Amino acid sequence: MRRDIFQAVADPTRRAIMVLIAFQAMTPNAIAENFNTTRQAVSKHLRILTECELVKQEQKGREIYYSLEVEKMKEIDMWIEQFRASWETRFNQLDTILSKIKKTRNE
Amino acid sequence: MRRDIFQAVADPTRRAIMVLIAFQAMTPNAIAENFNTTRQAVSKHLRILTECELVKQEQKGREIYYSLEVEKMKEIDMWIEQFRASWETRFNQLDTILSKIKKTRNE
DNA sequence: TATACACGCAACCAATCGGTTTCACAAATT
DNA sequence: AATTTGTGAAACCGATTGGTTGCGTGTATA
Repeated sequence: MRRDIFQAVADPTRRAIMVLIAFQAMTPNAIAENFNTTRQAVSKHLRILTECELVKQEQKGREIYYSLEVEKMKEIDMWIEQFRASWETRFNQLDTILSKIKKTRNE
Repeated sequence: MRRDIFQAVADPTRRAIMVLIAFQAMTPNAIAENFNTTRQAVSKHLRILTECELVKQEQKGREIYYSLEVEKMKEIDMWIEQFRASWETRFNQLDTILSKIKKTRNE
């Protein structure tokens, strides 16, 4: 029972669900209509997403509305953050190299 | 044989390897010394990372140096990007609510 | 009250995963 | 030339995964 955000996001169906409920809460049945799987399969995905707090539930009568907990996504963003500086630096280095080449050509 | 960036990043050992070789290229043996697994296990992780182009190899004699392909990380960043606007908006909404509460208290 | 609906949960299943062990091969060292 | 070293690849194994089917429960509707 691994409840890790990265593991949760690894599945393409779960990513699609996340996008789907990002801007409007939806019931499991409504979500399932968008995929070629059963409601139970979607329900399982929702359970995983709920357990790692990427999704929140809201009961309304006999229906349960699921919506994305966008804040939680920051945790992924934070992990990538440590590399962002690196790839921006690389760009700068490339710029430096390119301008040096240009300079050499013009000499 | 699923070669998906998100699936590659899902494994904690692979994430650790990525951090390890982000700033300096390393051989499989050297990488393996940092974990409680065999070189072969690390080698398997490196294969997966290589296949989805998160890592590049450089042969030097009988040694192979692996290093992170930081540029590829942007693909994950791009997926998160679609939610970033949303969570920033939420913050703004929260700010608005908080300042309203503050205002009410002061009245 | 009986029926239909929305849902979660448990049992089961084939496929995949992360790991180990064993092997083969090429490059360095003796 | 023989040995050691660094490596990838294949065979195998138990655990996990994503999926299905069948069930029980609570809420709406007839």
